[in-house]
Amino acid sequence: MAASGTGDGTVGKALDVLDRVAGFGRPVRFVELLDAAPYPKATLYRFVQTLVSQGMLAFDPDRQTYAPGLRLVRLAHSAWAQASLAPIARPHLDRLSREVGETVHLAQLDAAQVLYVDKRNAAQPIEMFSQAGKVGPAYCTGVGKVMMAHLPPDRLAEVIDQQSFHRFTPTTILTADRLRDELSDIRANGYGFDREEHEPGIICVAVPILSSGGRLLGGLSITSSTRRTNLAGLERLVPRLRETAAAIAADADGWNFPRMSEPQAAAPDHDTGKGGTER
Amino acid sequence: MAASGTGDGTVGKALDVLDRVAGFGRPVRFVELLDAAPYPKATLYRFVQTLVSQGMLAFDPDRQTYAPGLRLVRLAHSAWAQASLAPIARPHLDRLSREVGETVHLAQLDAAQVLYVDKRNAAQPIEMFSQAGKVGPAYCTGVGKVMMAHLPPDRLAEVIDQQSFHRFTPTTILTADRLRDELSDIRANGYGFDREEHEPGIICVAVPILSSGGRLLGGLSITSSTRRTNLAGLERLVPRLRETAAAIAADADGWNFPRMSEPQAAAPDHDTGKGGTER
DNA sequence: TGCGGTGTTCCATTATCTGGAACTTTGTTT
DNA sequence: AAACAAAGTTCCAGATAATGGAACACCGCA
Repeated sequence: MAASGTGDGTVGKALDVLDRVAGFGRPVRFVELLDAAPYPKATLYRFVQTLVSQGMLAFDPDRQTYAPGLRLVRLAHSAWAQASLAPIARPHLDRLSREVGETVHLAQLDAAQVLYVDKRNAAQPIEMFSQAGKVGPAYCTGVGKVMMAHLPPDRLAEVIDQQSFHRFTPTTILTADRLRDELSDIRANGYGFDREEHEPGIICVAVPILSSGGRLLGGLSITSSTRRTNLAGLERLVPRLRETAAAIAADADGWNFPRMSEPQAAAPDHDTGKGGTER
Repeated sequence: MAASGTGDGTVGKALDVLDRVAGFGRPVRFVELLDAAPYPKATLYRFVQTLVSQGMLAFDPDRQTYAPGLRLVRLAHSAWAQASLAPIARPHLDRLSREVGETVHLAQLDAAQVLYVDKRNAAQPIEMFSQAGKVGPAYCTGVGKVMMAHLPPDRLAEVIDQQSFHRFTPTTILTADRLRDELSDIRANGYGFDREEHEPGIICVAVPILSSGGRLLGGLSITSSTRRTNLAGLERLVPRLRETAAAIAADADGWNFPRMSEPQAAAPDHDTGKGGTER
């Protein structure tokens, strides 16, 4: 056995099912899930029923398939706005991206994976979920390694434990020991590289975003290709990266969450407020 | 009591807690939740613990607050790509928006609320989660009413039951009966208006998006202001709206989900695949 | 030092989940 | 058209995990 440590009783199992559905990357039939999941038919059936009734899964009656439900989109909207650095970091990313003209990524750790919460593409400005919400491996990306390097020791041990090493390129780090070495280098420097470890020809520099208390908030990186530059070239951008990370951290520290303006009308309607022009 | 029908055992309650946290629209402390939720302290505590351990809630140790967790963003990414019309509708929205030059909304029903899954703003092209994932009331928006009007009778009854009417403007519909009348008009016409029912000066036309089997998939609308046009002006756009809705529905019908290219490396890593350039 | 509010743990009771098996429905084959 | 297989659904006694009252620990503050 390797990754996904479930644990937390019934709720944990239900969420595990949800993850599995999402993991398929396409709508799935009940049997497919049944084959893939370690639950007996009746049990899985009940989970799926519950999740559908809760809007966490959507059932397509035409095709008889299940897919992650729209309620997740609503909830993610909140998560994005509240628990991610994206809204705070936005202006800083804009500026950095304008200045360096390369692809910029803002990432945070989700479980043991890198979750990209925002991105600037130089060419086409912004896209959508297609990038925000995407996950990647932690052990072979710049942001991933830099974030791991600044984790408290106990959390780090857990996270390393959950990495499942896979050779993407000749330079991919393949053992926990090699990774630990690399991380202590990164800790010493305060920044890290991706030396074509995930995709050939693609390199990047990354720095951590740390709160004033030294807690890891996220990671910030500039990505380029070996055709356009090299590691030394990227290294020259480190000061600029650091400034941006520091600015983001400063804003995050001072973030004072305003209370809701309206006292919520009648029913427990969930809305982020702010008013808008949707119709 | 009014809205949120929980029901589904432990899992349902846990998700209810999640919703409540998201509903605050800002990080919350444990006591705040305790005051707002109908669970005893120990029970709520365990729920929160479980949700945090699952990554569905994020705990900020500095401020001792809870917020929706990043795992939701990852899951929503899947939901967005699989269960929403957004990826299919994107090119059609682009075209429609270019042609009419007004704000265009693509919405779907989530529980009894309108969930905006995509939007075109005429001025600034695309923004982010800030719009996708946003929810609004169903009974006083164009898309909301049009979608309700094309629901099967039993679902409609449920949805009407869950509306909690609130007077936003002088023209807001305030009773289930008035709403039912309006819906049968809409059913007869095949399109509906928002007559400044949600926000003064803001009007819109909306049409449903229906599958070939007649099942409701979503809603599509064009929004404008009374300063720029009037209902008659919007009505002239109905044919164009209908064409777009039909095109989206056609694409949705023929949607054949490709299987994943790679057979997934080692551990049950969840990734939508497709490969990218994140680092 | 003591106090009020907040956060955490304990544990016997009890409600809820579990899963094998039987049943129904759907669609495919001869 | 009948027979069969596979997918989907329901049932229920037993096992497990959730419940919540109460006691305990941990602040920061006066």
